[in-house]
Amino acid sequence: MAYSQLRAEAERLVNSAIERLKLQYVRQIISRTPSEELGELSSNASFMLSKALGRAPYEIAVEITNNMDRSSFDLIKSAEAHQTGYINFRIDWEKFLARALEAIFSDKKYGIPKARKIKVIVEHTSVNPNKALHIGHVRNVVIGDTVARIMKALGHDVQILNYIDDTGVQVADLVLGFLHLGYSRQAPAGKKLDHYYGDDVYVNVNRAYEKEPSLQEKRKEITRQLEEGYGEGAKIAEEIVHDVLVEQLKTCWRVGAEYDLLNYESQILRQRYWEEVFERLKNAGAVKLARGGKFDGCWVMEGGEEEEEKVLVRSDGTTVYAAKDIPYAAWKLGLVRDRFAYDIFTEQPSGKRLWMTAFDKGRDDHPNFGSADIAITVIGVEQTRLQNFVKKALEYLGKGEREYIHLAYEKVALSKKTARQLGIEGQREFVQMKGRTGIYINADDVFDMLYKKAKEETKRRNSEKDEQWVKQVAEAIALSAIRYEMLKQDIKKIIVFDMDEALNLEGDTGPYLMYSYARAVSVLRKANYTNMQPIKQYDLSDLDQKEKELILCMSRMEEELQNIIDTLAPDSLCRYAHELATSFNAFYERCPIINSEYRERRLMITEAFRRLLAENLDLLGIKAMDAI
RNA sequence: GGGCCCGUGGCCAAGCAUGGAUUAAGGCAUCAGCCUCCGGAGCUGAAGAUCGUGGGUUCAAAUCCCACCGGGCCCGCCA
Repeated sequence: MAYSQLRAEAERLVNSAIERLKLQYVRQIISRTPSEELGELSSNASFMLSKALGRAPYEIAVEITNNMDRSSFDLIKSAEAHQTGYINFRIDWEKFLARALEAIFSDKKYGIPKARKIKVIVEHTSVNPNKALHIGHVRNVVIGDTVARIMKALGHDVQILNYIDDTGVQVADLVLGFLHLGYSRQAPAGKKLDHYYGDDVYVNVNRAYEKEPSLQEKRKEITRQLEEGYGEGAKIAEEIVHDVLVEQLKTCWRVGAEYDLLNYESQILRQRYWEEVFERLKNAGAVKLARGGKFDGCWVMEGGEEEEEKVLVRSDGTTVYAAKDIPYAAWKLGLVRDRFAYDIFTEQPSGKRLWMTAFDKGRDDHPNFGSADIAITVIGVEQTRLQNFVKKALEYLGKGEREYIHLAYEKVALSKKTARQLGIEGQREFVQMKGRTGIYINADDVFDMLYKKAKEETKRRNSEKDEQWVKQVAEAIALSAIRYEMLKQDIKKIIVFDMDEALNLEGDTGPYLMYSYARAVSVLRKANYTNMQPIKQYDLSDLDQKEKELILCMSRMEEELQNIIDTLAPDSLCRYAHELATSFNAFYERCPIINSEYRERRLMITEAFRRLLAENLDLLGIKAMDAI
């Protein structure tokens, strides 16, 4: 809050001077200066005016600065024109510090922007229920979970969905393996069921297709059974989907994600949502029956300017993959009436119930699912074109661009080195993961290795602590490492995953944040810091540069979060949390806290930092532990 | 062929929306320092950059425009 006040004040000072000088209004940007000698904030207004007036920026800056109403300075102490043309402002630090700390301590949710409450659906994970999550899936889970956490912090009503494609060919492949190729349904001792199904059965069934193409026919028949819900195939599928989900969820929980609802594709089909939506699309003129040409007999949707039309219903009457997404999206936004029955799938570690769309009557005491104001779906960037078709179809039904958000993320690939360690030789700089061919690294394995490393480190540093404590801490550290690693990079860029780098717990990592938090807690504990007095009673003079930087950084939280919400860019959240921690560590190194004449003030700053970092860690899904 | 995205030190990467202060953040790796003092998963410093290439716009370009090069993805009556 305090930071936006600062900016607003600087902006106002410049604008009123411009008005007084009868110059034209310009859109200025208030930004931070590159170094403290220049002050803290600067305006580029004179550059903007320079072009219009045909005069040197410096001249204009001087004029503006001379015409400021100095009596209205509040948080700003001084303004001066710099040779380059910038107008630089210095902060009245005592005032600003008092104001900033008051804001932090008076607000339990400091830095969280205020928002009108809406209902938000976030769909993520949605891994085919025939295998274990690999490290690429974790990127999806963590992005989705973090977005959901941010939405919850804003006070929105958030429902987290995991879409279960239980009728697709991937499940059919497993069914075929069990029915026709003699694979056992039991995992070998010591192997997680989802690993066994994915690593062994699924991969080998796909190899078998190459040797025996006739199996394809069998797969087709099984797929039909799954879609229509009959026969032995459907029965086995229901069981294996359940069993795999149980295992997949353990992995998701381990990285800190929980859900509200598992939404089965089979139920969407059986509730005949598509039929309803299809009728409405026909009536709206969105789809038409193609006559002649290569799409003869298909129902197609117009593609737009340079886009080819898209088949939604094949000439044999079956729907394509993309068409299955439309009714689901329509349901999310309340464009079709909710007809699902719901049942409880399980209870999650936090105690929260996990619901599923039920195969039978279900129960009545379920929450109202669907009908959200906004639906955010975390899906790979490669599906952008299809998602745009979904969006387009929704527009015909009354919603679209603004309500249906495809949060597109790039893949996780394996580094050359890590691929080689797995026995995969690639010519390229990185190797794409592929479930079908067995080229991937399982999330559980990565987590286990991180856990092992974290446990060794924790043990070494805390020899007096018991095993139980060490395990708990190591688990939290592994979680922080994996989440931060998956979040810190631009969502649009491929992450080249390297096992050795991932195992590094130093530098720009999750454990660094946890360490900084524990350090602050430790200082406060050692100082016996309990409660603060009114801020007026503190000595706020002689601030060290590092104190100033930390305070300024803390005061920026709301602005940073607003930007993160507007852009749905979790990497910015990592960067801000990291900057907070870095500022604190710099302050810690330079300024004695406990044995200082400014002890009380510095403890208060430390406590403010602790609170803010805790909030940020919470958004990131990282556990703030008092000691690690 | 058409469309979208990416290209910044040895490696990873921020900045690009809204062009300016510069010496282009930060991390990994390398080298040199820092625990009589609050947690060394830390801090300080050194070294390391034609911001893919070439044009253009501008007083000013990593940032805007155009072309090209390299990499990835999408363009199925597959899912």
